[in-house]
Amino acid sequence: MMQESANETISNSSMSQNGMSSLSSQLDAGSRDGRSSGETSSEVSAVELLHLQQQQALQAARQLLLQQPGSGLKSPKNNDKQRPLQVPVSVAMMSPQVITPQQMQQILQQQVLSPQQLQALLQQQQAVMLQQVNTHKHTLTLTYTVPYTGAHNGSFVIDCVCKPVCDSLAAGLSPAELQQLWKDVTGSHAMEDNGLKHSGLDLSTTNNSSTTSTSNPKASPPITHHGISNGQSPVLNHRRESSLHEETAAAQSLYGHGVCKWPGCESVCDDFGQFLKHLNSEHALDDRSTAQCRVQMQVVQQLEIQLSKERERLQAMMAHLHMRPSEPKPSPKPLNLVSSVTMSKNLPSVSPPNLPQTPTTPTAPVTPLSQMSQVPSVLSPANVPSMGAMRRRHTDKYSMPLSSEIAPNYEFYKNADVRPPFTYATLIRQAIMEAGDMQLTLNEIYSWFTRTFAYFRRNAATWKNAVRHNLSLHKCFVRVENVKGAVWTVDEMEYQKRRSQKITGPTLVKNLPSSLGYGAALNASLQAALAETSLPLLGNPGLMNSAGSPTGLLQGTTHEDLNGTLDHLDTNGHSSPGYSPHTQLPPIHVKEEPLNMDDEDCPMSLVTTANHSPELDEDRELEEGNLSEDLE
DNA sequence: CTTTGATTAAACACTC
DNA sequence: GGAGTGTTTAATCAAA
Repeated sequence: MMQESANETISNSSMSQNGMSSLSSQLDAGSRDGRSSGETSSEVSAVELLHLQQQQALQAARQLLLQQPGSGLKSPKNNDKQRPLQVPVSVAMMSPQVITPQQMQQILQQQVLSPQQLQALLQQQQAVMLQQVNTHKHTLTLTYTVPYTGAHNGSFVIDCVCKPVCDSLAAGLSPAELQQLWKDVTGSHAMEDNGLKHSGLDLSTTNNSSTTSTSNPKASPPITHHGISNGQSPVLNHRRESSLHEETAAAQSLYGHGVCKWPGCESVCDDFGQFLKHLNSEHALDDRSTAQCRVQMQVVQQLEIQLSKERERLQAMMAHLHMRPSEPKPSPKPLNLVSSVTMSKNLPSVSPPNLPQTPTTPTAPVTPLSQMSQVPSVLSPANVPSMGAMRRRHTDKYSMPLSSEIAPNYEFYKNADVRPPFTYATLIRQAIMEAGDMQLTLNEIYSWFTRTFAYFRRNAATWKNAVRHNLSLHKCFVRVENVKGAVWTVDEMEYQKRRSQKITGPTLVKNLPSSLGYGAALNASLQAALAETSLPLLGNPGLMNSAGSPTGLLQGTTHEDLNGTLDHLDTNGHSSPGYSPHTQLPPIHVKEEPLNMDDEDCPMSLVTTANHSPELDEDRELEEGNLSEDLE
């Protein structure tokens, strides 16, 4: 009661300007309050671990203050006993260097503030500390040495110490620095082992340690602080309980390349058995290990936080990039498509899931291919300013299975006036492969194009010329005189050769980046999954393209691409036993549409892809069937 | 900056 | 002679 009132007053005063003494006093009062109120209640749920840790840090700060000359403070209750023990360490940590007067004030304020506010303040404080640590390693060492201090209530402050360290790590210490840190920690522990031991670092149950600890044998009811430590300890406890378990499991992750991966260890162990021995002897459950474990926990926590931040950043970046295209250049021309409408249907369902953050709306133009190559399907051709050179690039580059690309989007391409992200050669091959007898007349090829892609229902002169050009240009297309006349077939060997050349390591690698695009990523994973499932089937020649079955098309493509990647194929061109699903990464297709199409389709492509991608071959087949039917 | 590949445009030849 | 088919060359663009 009194404390509370005192706190408020204090806080105010402290804020105003008083020196340390006032601060310290305030802290003191506050500390108690804080602890009793906040801590007591907190049974340290996993969720609150962070909170607790931060609070611990705060505690340390308080202690520091208390220790200060003027801080005779009044911690009426436990001060006497506990203080003595704790001091050394905490002091090091909280030394003036670390905590600035301002921070002190903040701390003071915190006491008055809500838990959230307190946290924020703590974080700030920690940040400062981290900086200090980074700049001055010795500080860290010292910090660590502080392993525990008897808090007012006698709880250990190890956490406080660890946290800063961890934070600093997270803050960006290099691996080497990290190691150094660990060493420091270890070393310090070793040095102070004596002192520490009494306290019993056992994190798992702070109680034990605290109890044991000279510091405050009688820590009464588990104070929040204790709770805090306890909260973290669960892990440790668990450890004890299932030590065997963990040992085995942990052993695996802690052992690699003949070296012990325990933080700061790196001991060489010839075999696993030796490692286990080492683990049990050197990293048994003791103060040091527990402390290290805590540190590691915090490191992980920090990294997770960092990860989430980076994720957010990425999302923001993606969102921004996606939006950008639209802003700068409004799509010049409207597409003419019938399909746009159709596509719109698709969008809704798919887009959301696939493109989480991307604001891309159906209308939103896609990014310029060149830049966004990574953001595959998401983009719509519409934005693409002009030509398709890029598209081919992507296509080939990524060499994704046409099937996987097209198949899922059959409906889309059929209806949308969107240029397919495939080269003419790829499309021609697809057309031929799709044919039951693997051969088509030029006119049939034309028909396939128009039937399969809305885009090729226009500018016939242009694309037909291109088709002819490609047929003649590429060796993989063989003209065969037929009774009816001439038909075109595909020389898989040649085709694969050509592909294999382009498609290689780089391609795969590139694909990865593409995954950055969320939509793409999703797509990729989905397709990958798909590939895995469907590949086996594709691998089976019989299934492959049995005459003209819709599946044939897809499979054919897919497999071709795969082959391309792998290189080895039969003359049949069909499945090479060895292609691995990995090889065929999801295509990222970004397509840019030539001037012609500008309409609204863009988003659609994504959508479609998204929708379908998840689906399986069946879907594709259906779609294919639809395509042919519809178009014809 | 150079090379490579895809696309487009166009010219030309051949056949029906 | 016109249309379709096939070949070839050149220019452009983007990516590597």
